[in-house]
Amino acid sequence: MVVEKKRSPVGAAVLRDDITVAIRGAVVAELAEVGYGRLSIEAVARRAGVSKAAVYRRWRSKLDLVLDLVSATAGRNLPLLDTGSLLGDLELLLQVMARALQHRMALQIIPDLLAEAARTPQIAEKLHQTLEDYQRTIGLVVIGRAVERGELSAATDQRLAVDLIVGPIYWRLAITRTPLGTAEVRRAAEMIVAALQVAGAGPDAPEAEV
Amino acid sequence: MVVEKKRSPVGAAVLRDDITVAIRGAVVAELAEVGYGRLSIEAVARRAGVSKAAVYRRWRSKLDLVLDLVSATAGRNLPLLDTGSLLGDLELLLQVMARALQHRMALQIIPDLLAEAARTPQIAEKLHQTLEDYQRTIGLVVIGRAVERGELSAATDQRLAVDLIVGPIYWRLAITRTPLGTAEVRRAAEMIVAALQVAGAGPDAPEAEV
DNA sequence: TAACGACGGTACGGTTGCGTCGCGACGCGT
DNA sequence: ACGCGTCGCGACGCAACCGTACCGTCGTTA
Repeated sequence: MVVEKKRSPVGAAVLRDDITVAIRGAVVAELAEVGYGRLSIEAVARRAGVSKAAVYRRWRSKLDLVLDLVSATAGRNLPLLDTGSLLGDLELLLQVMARALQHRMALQIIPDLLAEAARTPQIAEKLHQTLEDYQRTIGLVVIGRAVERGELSAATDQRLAVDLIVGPIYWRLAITRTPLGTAEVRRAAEMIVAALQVAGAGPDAPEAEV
Repeated sequence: MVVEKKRSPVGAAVLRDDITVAIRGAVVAELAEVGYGRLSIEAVARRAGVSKAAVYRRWRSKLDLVLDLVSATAGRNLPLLDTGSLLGDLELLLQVMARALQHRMALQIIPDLLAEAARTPQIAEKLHQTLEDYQRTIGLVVIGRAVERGELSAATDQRLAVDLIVGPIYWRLAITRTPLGTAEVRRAAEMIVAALQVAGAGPDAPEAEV
């Protein structure tokens, strides 16, 4: 018993998927090429081979466009396989991250949006939430699993731990843009394990801001 | 960088320093507010209370303007005091970095320029060179000193070591923008020391790219 | 005191993007 | 066969910047 009001759902004149897809692709390309700051609807439409009106029919502004894109992309989570040891899990995670961060598009767009987040609250919120999810996943799965195995103290500061894991590889690949070999990833994993093992002290007294 | 021609040094009509300073300040402010992508000479001149012509008399383009600014700012090096131990040096370094990265301007401008570097070779080169100097300094002074003390193996991979030191704090403050307490900095320093100590293995066989 | 050159101000024509509108055409359900 | 809403296309007025040019003014130095 479908009670929907077919009152005025349209017939054959519906937003065409192929055009929507083309626009999304064009946004990604433009974002990589000129950045969010210089992104223009005109250029997006031009690149997608589409009229401006077609874009405005779907999204009200370039902010909407980008937020939507981030939402769609952010959904893809890393499969965190259980290798049986903290070192193994960590090395795998770093390898996956390294692979993702070597992609040209990612390397252009991610830092750009992160920088833009500093002045556009909506972007900041969306990215922050995505990052938070990502980091919590790492914390719970990788660290949590290691705690269950007895490899790490239960008092491990997850936030700090995640910083230690994610920070170096992001810095290396996205900031300094220096190539990273597999052997180096392995050694980095070993070093991080050592770091995590001395973190058992856990958070103590209330802290002063720096 | 204001060029001075000595041959026929002009009379009283010389580029005024106060105006140069005003423009520089305006560039920083604009850079923080709208980013490099949206930076316009018009806005800079407006903000500095100066005519566009005054800007063009000193710099040919906004790229020149920014490159000059980066050169001027990058000169300021961190004073790396010798505290007598790797842990002490590291904690001090992290505290100084944390302080620098908490400044609002830095937090807006640095990620923005780093992102822009991905598409503007001149900016990339200048920043890369600055970063390289900075990292080499950390490597030589902090790590080198610890090696002399016998705290670290001489085979320590300096590049990886620096990634481990700088990455986490940059990630935490500039990317996730989460506050960082002094006690956390201390614990992070301890963790990093542990990581560096297991890095003695040094670089081994030739590596495949990820 | 005369010359020089940067000063602020102002204006120029040209380019780019904005967001909206109307046109005729198209194709698909009713 | 009809009507719907999308399609591409083109045009609109408006705004921001671009880079350059020309003013009359001003302070210094030769």
